Amino acid sequence: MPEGSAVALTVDLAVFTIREGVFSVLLVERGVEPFEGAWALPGGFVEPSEDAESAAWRELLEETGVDRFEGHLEQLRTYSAPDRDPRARVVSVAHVAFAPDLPEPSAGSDAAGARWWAVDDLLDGGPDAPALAFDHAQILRDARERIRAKLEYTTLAREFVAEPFTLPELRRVYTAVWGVPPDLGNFRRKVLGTDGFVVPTQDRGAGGSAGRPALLYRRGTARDLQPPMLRTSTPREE
Amino acid sequence: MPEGSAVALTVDLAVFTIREGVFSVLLVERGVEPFEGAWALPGGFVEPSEDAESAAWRELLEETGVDRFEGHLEQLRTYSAPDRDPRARVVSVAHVAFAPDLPEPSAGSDAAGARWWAVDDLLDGGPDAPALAFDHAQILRDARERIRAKLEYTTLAREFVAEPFTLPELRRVYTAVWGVPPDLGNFRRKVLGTDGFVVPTQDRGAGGSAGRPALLYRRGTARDLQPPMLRTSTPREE
DNA sequence: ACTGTTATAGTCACAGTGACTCTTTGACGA
DNA sequence: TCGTCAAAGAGTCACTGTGACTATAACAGT
Repeated sequence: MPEGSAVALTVDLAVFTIREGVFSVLLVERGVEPFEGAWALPGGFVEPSEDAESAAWRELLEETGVDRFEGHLEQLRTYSAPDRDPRARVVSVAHVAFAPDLPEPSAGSDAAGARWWAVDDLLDGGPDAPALAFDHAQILRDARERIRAKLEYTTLAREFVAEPFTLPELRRVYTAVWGVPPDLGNFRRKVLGTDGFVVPTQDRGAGGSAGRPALLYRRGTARDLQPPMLRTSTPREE
Repeated sequence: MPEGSAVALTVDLAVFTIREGVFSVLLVERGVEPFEGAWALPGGFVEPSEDAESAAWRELLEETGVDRFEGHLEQLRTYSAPDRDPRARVVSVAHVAFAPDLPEPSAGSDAAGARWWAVDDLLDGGPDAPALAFDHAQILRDARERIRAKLEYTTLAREFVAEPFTLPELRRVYTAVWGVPPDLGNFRRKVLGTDGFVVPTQDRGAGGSAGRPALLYRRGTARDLQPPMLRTSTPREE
């Protein structure tokens, strides 16, 4: 095997959740060089005995306490620019993960801190948005685009809400990720009209907030939305 | 950097073209262990100075003579199972490439031979279909699925035909990849009705075959097909 | 009981498709 | 030179699903 092709292999994770209606991503504050003190996506080295996906699940567990049976994780793409890490040749297999109700994170071993950030603030230059370490801004951008697109043609939005959930809760996922709310009536028609998107339960949600309590649903088994649910061009006021 | 995370990094390519109406992929016959004598996707090690995509372009050039300004190449996904290579830890960033009219290949340095294979025969168990080395059957399956899907919602089919081309030629791309021809009239309506899919020229094709010569077109700039062009459920006889 | 708020139901015009049929145009052979 | 064949190209029609709405029902709090 040629020496020249030896690289260090890492995984990076863009872990998303929706916190109080805001599409959020988990970042850690780096406690070691390079980029010490900068914010970055969580990640780590792939061990000899595991593949990239296993490593991603392990890191996810370590960083957030999410075990592998909740939420969703998939490979995004691999970033391999020779100079993406100033120390050495490090190739990273980026993953996208998300789950409902992720807890407030605690800093891991190499991290000085960890917290949730509003994705759109980070990427579109919000007031306190820090620059991200390495090529993580690009990874995060790609990850957001992947999720936005997948909401359109899959039932992935379900993975952002805890069971049982109401349709308004599910709708808030689209609102948070897209930045615009889908039309209320059309959204209901689409979700309820797609076999296997959601499964109704007998119960209604507790009336914590004002107004009529919504029915509760569980996740169905359908994975594709055909035809897709598109972002409305002219959103109704929310 | 932990020693345990050092891996050898390769790229593998699923290079597609359409030869005489058949959706085809390039395989090489391995001339070295492991899997000596078996057929495999072309690929090779990523050099220290290049990223995975550059390595893929380089391999593509070496294997097929296609230079980087023709055709299309994109990353598929990364395969990293610890035991995917019996010798050592080898992680492969798989790519999908395709171009019109690729030449008959010649065997590279590590290959005993190289030739085009009908993709569907290979994957769906055609009579002379060999088993593929490593996890290349899985990679090829994923690559075919990626292309089939992308034909539906992008204008990627254009990259399979040389300019200038006729609409029937373009339609044959869909026929070859999907295995079923899209309806002739609806296909024309969709392609011509999508701004920037194709650009008409003044010429008509030479009437080599019987029938009315078709108009010639060039590629437009549109990249997405919205709504997508779906595979017809009940195909008309060809 | 009233009022505000939110869920749920229904309506209607329209775009785009799927499955067709019909017409045109050129090549080739008699 | 004139038919005939084959394939390109044009047009049709019913139907599905959407986008943008309006109207009604159900609960919470005062």
